[in-house]
Amino acid sequence: MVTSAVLHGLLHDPDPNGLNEFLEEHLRGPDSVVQIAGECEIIYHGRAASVAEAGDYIVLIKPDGTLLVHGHRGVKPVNWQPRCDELRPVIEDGRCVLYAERYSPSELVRIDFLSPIFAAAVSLREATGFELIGTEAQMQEALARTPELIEEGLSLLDRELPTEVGGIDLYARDRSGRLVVVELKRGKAGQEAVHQLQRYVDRVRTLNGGDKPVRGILAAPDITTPALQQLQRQGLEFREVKSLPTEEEQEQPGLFG
Amino acid sequence: MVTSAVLHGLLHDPDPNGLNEFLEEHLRGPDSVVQIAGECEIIYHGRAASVAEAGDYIVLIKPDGTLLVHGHRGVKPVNWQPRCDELRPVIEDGRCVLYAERYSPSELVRIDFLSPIFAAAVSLREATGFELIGTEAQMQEALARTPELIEEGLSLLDRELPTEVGGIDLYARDRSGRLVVVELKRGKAGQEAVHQLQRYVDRVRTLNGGDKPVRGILAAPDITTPALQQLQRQGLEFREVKSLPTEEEQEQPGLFG
DNA sequence: ACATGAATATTGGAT
DNA sequence: ATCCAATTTTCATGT
Repeated sequence: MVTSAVLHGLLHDPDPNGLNEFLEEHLRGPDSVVQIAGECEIIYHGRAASVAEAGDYIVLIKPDGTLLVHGHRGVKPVNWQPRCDELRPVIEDGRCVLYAERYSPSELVRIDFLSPIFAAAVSLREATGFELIGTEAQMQEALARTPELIEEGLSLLDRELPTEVGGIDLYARDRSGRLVVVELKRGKAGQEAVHQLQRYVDRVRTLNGGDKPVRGILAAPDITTPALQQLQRQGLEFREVKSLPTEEEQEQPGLFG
Repeated sequence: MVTSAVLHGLLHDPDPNGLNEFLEEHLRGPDSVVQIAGECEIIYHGRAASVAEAGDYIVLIKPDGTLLVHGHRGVKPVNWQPRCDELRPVIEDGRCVLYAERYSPSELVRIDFLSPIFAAAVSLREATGFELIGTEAQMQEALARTPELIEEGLSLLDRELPTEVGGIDLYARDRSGRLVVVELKRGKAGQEAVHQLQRYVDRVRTLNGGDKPVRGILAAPDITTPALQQLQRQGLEFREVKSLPTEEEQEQPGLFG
């Protein structure tokens, strides 16, 4: 079997010039991810500004120009730069310093490698075949196929119906002929979801002259207590929806064969 | 000078047993960040579910149990697990497999190391001294100190005033005695900001009997075109606010010395 | 533990 | 390019 990823270079306790040359060689390689670990100082200036004083970090630079600086804890990097336009390693005051610049929006990250202990360059082939299951889009598909999961007798009028205040997830008519606006959340719904639903309901009422009844239903697996209270105060409804059938489970047999 | 970070271990083209032992030794070390690069298959099951088919990834595991799987592009990891409770490296079918489990919410990531090319363990001391400048909280402080930056004659009544529909960033009275609700955004304001403001204004009008005039001001460095149009349709105002004075610049001299 | 809201949010999709 | 809404959002904060 062919080995996929390849280790292109590895430096141990590099000196500033060695690290500088290493970066010059491997940054922006077509598939090379570069990592540097050690003590750094990081400054960011752009949409906001930040300074991370000297500390130990792991720096990752991807072939698309993404820069990540990770500390010892947490999912979020301490500093980062999405797809930067320029990566300039230079020697300053006898140390290797990396400038990562982005033009729009204008952002700059400066990493001062105070004492790097190790650097590596690995080529990673582009990975394929990622699939995420359980998104709101899939939930919407399932409920659009089977609106009775929300309420018996519900008939779908539209999906992602655009209004001036945003897109209505599901737009339907109930058994009594009343218009129904459905807002979906794949996780626990909070106040924001209630506000979003209220916005859509108001808009639909206005569009229909304001005299016809319009129902608003928030469909989610769960809802926070304050959100439910507010929902009820505003005359809106909550519908618990969980464990929806996947497309495969609903699919007619023989569709593709 | 004392070197800070330390390289605790490094494996090159490890075999399954070697990688397994390496992980057993270094995972959950008090400060050790472990990295593995190579071809993997990743399965996630928890809040959602996902499958990343065989591909080249870099896996990072931090001492707090954070797991990150990075592909060749993008800031966001392909898969991750925030602070997991259990990290179990095992041998399955002659390969090293890592299970990363979290109890609440119940989540599991399974990484099958198909062909690892390199593994490293680095101890990173906890970093200190990170400061972020230009947050909405700081913007709010600056405007609370100097409401005239929004409008001459504006006097502050409250900050973060809680209502049933959320907290009002700044609550004030204008020169003519009218109540003013101010909503802040540190970035470009969109429709959501307009709706948020409208909700607060409606709420304040209701609380005051509905007969008194209540102004609504959206203060942000920028606003999207549709948001501005809707703002104006609803009789609300936009106030461009950028480059606020920092606390230091406003501070009385001698406060601390 | 739960709820809320900001974030250098990022990302993908639509217009 | 701009705008909008979802996200396994993460994260800090307040209750």
